Amino acid sequence: MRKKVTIKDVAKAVGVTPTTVSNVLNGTNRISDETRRRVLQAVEELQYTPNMSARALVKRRTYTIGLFIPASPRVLSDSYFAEALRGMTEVALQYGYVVSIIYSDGLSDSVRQRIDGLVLTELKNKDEYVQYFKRIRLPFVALGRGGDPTLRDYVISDTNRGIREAVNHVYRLGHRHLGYLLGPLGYEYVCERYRTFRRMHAELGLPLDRRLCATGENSREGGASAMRTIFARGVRPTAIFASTDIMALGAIEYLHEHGLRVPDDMSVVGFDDADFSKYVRPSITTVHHDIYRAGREAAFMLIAKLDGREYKRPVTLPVRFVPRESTSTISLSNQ
Amino acid sequence: MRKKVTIKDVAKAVGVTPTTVSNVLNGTNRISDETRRRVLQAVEELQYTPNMSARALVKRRTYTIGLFIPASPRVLSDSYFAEALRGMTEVALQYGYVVSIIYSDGLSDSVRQRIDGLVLTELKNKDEYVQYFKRIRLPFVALGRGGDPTLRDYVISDTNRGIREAVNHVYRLGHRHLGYLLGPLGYEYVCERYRTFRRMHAELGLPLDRRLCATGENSREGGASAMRTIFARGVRPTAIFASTDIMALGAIEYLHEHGLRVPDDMSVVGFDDADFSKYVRPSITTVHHDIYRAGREAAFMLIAKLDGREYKRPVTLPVRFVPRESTSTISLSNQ
DNA sequence: CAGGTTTCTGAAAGCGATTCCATTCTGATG
DNA sequence: CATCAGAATGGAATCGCTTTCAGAAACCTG
Repeated sequence: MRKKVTIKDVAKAVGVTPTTVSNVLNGTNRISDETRRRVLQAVEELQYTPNMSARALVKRRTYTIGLFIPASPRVLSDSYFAEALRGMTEVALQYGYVVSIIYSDGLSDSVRQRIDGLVLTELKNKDEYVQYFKRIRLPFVALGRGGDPTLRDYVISDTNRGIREAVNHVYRLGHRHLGYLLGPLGYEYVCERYRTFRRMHAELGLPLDRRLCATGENSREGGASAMRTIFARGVRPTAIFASTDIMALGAIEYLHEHGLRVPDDMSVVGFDDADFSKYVRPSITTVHHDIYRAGREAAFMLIAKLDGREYKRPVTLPVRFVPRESTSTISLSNQ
Repeated sequence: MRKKVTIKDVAKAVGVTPTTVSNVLNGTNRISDETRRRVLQAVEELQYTPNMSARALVKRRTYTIGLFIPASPRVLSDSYFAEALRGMTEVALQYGYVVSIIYSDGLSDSVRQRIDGLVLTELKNKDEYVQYFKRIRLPFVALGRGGDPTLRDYVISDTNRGIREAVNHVYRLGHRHLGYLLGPLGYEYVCERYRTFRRMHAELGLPLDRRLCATGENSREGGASAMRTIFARGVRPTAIFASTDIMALGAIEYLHEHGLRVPDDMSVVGFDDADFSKYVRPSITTVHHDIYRAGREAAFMLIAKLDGREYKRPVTLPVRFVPRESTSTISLSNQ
C-alpha cells in the first residue's frame, strides 16, 4: 500500500509549511494568489485528501450528522426513512459531512463523540428524546413538529393545505359524514393532521360527529381496529380519513371483509402517499409529501446551524393531493 | 458546557498515567487487579468516554463502516435497504462501530478517510465498484454474490432452496408450462435465480421453453413489458416466475389489463417478499428472505475482517417459501 | 527615507488518545 | 547476596492537522 500523503508532503512539494497549505485549504488566512495556485496544484497532483480524524480531533467536530430513529417497533415506514436518508446524504456530502443512523436502542452518551448533530423524526408531543438531546447539548433539527412548542428548527409538510384539499375533495363528491381514524395520540403529526381535519369542518360549517372518530395503532391492524370501533358504535360515515396510508389500507381491508366496497359503499382517504398506495386495489386517495426534499432541507438546516451560518426556519414544504380510486361520488344508498 | 473529560482527567483522579488508563481500557498490557478496579471506577464516576477522533487518529481507523448503495435509480427496494441497514447498525454498535451510507454518486477517494470498510449490495456479474474498492484497498463484504467469482466474503440467501420449493409448488398444482420474467441480466442475483429455475426443470425432467422467458427492467413497467414480450411471441405459460416481487406485480397488472385473471388464468410467483406483496390483491406468492438478518451477518463478517478475527464465509441464510393468492391449481381451460 | 501599515508565511503548541520501550519493584534462584 | 526474570507502571513520541502569534517583507505616506 503506497504511503498515505499528508499535509506535510504537499507542503514539501510546494516548498512551504503545512501552515500555509492548511490556510489555503481552509481559507483562514490570506495567501498570495501565486502560492495558492501552487498549493492547489500540488494537492491535485499528489491526490491529497485531508485526514478526517486529525481534522476532527483539533476542530472538535466529527463532520458526521445522524438520522435518529426512535423506537424499534417502527412506526416510520421504510420508504419514509430511506427517502429522508437519501436527501440528507446528498446535501451532507456537499458540505463535507457524512450521515449515519442512530437508533434509539443504541443511544448512549458516547453518541456525542460520534456525531455533531441529529435530525430527529417522529416526535411526540412531549418528546423524551428532545429533552435528552437538549440536556447533553447535542444540536438537532426535526423532521416534523413536536417535542416542545418552542422548537423552531424543523421542516414540515404543509399538512394544512393537504388535508384542506382532501376534505374539499370528498365534500365536493357529496360526502357530509366524515370519519377519522387516528394513530397514536402521542405523536404530534397525528394530532396536527386531526386538528386540521376539525378546522376544515368548522370552515365548511359541517358538524363533526365525534362518534365517527376513533384511535388505533399506526398499522393495518390499527386501521382495521379503529374502523371496527366506529362500527361498534352503530354509526357509519360515508367517507373516512386516516392518519396514514397504512391505516387507510387496514380500514379498506376491514371493510372488504365485512362486505363493504371501497369506494362504492365508503370512500377512504389516507395520508403520506406510501409506495403501496398506488399498487393496491383500490389505489388509495392520499396526500403526497416529499420526504426526500424534507431530508435535504433538514440536513441543510442542521449543517447551517453547526457551521454557524444563517438559515430560515421553520421550513414548510408543499404537498400534493392525489385523488385515486378509493374515493368517489357518494352513492344514493348512502345518503 | 462542562469541560469534556479526557483520559488525563481519569488518570489524575486515580493517580496513574494516561498510559495505564489506556492499558486497562484496551487490555493491552497487564495491569494489577487493584489498579484496574480503581481506573474502572473513576471512568464510571467521571463518565469518561474516549474521544473517538483521537483514537481514530492514532489507530488509523475510523470505526465506521458503510453500506454502499450503487446507482441512483434505485433497483433496491426501500425495505431491503432499510432492513439491511437496521441489521448492520445493531451489530456494528456491539463492536463500537457506527454505520453510514455511501451512495455511488458521492463516491470519491476521500471515502477512504471516512470509513474502514463497506458492505456492498446489488452486485453485477462483473462489478466496476468491486474493482474500484479492491484497487483502493478498501475492505468489503457483499450482500449477495457477484463481482468476481473469487470473492468469498459474502452473505447470501438460499436462493436454491427457495426457488426449488416454489417450482415444486406450482408443479404440484399441475403447472407444466412455466415462464420466467428476468430482471436486468447484468445483476448476479438475476442470473442466479434464473439458473436455479432452469436447474429445477432439469431435475423434474420438465422441458424449458425459452420462448416463455423474457427480460425487463426491475420495476412494475419492466414486469409488464417482459410479460408483453412473451405474449407477443404467441405463447402463453400457465404459471410465470419473476425475478422480483415488483416485476411480478407489474406482470399481474398487465394480465389484469388484458382480461386475464390471476391466479385463475395464470399463476404468478415473485421473489423477495416485498412488503406490498401481502397487501396487494391477489397477494403474491413469493420467497421470503431475511434481509435484516443478512445485514447483521454482513456487518459481523466485515467487522471481524477489520478487527482481524476469524469468521466463516460465505454465509448462507435460510429462506421461506410463502404461498399466497397469486398461485393456484391449474384450471381446465388452461391445460 | 524613517516609521507605520499591510500582506504573507512560518514556528510551535496543542487536540486526546495509543504504543514502544524503559524503569522500578518484587521475589525467586543458585 | 548478587543476579535475574517477570510484573506493573510511566515517559515520551506520535498520529495529521489547525491555529495563534510573531516576524519578515513589501508597500505607503508625509
